[in-house]
Amino acid sequence: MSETSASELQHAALPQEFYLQGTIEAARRMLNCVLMHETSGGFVAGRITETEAYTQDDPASHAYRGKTARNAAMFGPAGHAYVYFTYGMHFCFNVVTAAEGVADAILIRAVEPIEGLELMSRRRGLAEGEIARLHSSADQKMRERWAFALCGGPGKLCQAFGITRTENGVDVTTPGGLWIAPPRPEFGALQSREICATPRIGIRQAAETPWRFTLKNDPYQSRK
DNA sequence: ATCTCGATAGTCT
DNA sequence: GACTATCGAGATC
Repeated sequence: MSETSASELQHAALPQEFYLQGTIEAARRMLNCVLMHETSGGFVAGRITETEAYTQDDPASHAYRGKTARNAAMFGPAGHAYVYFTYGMHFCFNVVTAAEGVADAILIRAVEPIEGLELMSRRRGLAEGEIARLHSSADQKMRERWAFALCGGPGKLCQAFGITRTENGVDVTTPGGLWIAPPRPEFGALQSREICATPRIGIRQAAETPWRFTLKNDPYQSRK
């Protein structure tokens, strides 16, 4: 497991301006940034490996048909969370982009777990024996399987990170609570990788628009 | 490896 | 009443 301490990771957060550079560009540059959540239960962190962009004029966006109680956070300021509940059991985490009143957002679909894997495992409902077995394994393939089970999808990572309705609308540009930090050198092996743009997952409208972003050959994705 | 389907509840037509 | 920015189990190839 990583030897990086929580305090080393907690020094910085992407500023609001990051989320105002343009939704597509921000979605690309959010790859390799670090998502963190500090709660009374503990600290978890993960390197962002898969994002999807949604713009207000995009038929696939929740905001396409205008503002409602559900999507109101998308119309708020950039750098705040938009968390929605779907399929009767899953939460999905987005970061709002563009100026207040413009409802663009970026969905975080997968991360590579970095810190707090035991806490993530408990939140995901893994058995204690399974956690111990995975933790003791030095095998890279086993680590990738574990990562997929914890954070290999938007619903899974929300559960692993303890992100629910409570986080809807919160500011993610300030260290502490829920926030996102710039890429870290210790995870730099992947930072210069080529970015892949592919169709977004699980939508009907605008299904061909290639606004899902991943890093070439990065194994930590929601799908191969 | 790829598929089909059920779970489950909030949201919108 | 239909649909969903999902997940996991079970069937099938």
